[in-house]
Amino acid sequence: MKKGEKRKLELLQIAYRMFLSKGYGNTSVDDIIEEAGIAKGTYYYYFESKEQTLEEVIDMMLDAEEEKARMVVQADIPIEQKLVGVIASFRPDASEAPITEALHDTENLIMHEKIRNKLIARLVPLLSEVGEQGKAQGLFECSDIPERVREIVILSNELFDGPQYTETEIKVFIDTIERILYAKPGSMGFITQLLQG
Amino acid sequence: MKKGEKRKLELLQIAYRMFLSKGYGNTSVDDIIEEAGIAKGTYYYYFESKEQTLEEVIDMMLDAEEEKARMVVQADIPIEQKLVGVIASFRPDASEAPITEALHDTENLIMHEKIRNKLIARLVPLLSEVGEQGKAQGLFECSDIPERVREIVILSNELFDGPQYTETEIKVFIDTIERILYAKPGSMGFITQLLQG
DNA sequence: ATAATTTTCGACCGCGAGTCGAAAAAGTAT
DNA sequence: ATACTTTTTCGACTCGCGGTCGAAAATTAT
Repeated sequence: MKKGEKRKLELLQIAYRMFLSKGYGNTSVDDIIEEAGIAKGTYYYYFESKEQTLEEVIDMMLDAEEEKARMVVQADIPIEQKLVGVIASFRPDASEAPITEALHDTENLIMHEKIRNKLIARLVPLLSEVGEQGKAQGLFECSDIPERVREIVILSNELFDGPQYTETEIKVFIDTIERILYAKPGSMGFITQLLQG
Repeated sequence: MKKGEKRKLELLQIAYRMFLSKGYGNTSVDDIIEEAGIAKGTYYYYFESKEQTLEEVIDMMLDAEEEKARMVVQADIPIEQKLVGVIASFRPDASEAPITEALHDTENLIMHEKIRNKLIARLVPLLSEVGEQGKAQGLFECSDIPERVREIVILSNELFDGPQYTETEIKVFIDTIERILYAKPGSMGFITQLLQG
């Protein structure tokens, strides 16, 4: 009851590392079990399939990301900064740099897409709350906050996927956020620094 | 020099059909060659790999889509309708219904993503032209048309991916288009009918 | 100690992508 | 027609990989 969970966690961490460094498609179950020093059967005692492992690995990393996001939401900062802060907290930072690189390999489209879908599913409710707060404070003069937030999340995710985005893209994106949420023009201007720094 | 091209086209069409009906991941090269009645070696005489086949299949279907889109752009209709018409022309219609279903299978994430990327790459330049025209006519009072159009394309693609979208989503999306492009409120209202009918 | 349960093992299976050397077909030159 | 070149076809074969299975070892319960 205890040993088992530890083993599984160990496997998840190994898989996590390998998926990120070598890519999902380039990591074989044999690779994982060799690294872990266990037999094939043991692996499949803990996981239904390789894909399910990926699923759990992603959930794991998103747990960590969501933690960060929640901190931002609860922080004592202006609503606009929360909104942006949460989005930014899901940007790949230095420690996760390999993610971005590996993610653009063809072999990793699956991983990429899975992360994206799960991320949106988690982020939207969280940000909707923030959006509602902003609306209550009169910052965003519109209805249908969840739908609008969803659009913003989708865009942020897609636009800043790779490391190649121009200043114009950033500028327009900020404008778009303001426009979608009917916020005061310029109220999101500070994003620029966040995305560049 | 002639026979070869015909063969390749035949293979592409078979692959196209099978990828759509059974999904990319569930279609083996053996399936394709059996259907075509040829040997493995012959297949690999025409294609480097299965993935390259997919690539070419997608290009093929997007050629057809782009054709339709160009018609819309050149048509004698209001700019706003062109914008929306092009986006709508890339929606899966009845004849391509299997696409949508197959696309949401896990096995097809690769196909899905590849289509999406290529589609965006093709659609954005086309629509940017339309956008610039609209700007010239004073319909859209903003700069950076290409970036804005790109956001719209990304959103349309993501939002109406599956067959499950609510009226609110449509309503908000229309509003978003107008807001992103600084168009007159309500000028895109006719989209509603397009997406529902 | 014994039985029941959990965990581990690794040989084995089958599928599917891609290779290769050689044969057949088609085309060209003499 | 013939010989030579090029294009196209063939299918047996390899190899890697995901996943299975029955049985052994380790743990826990009674």
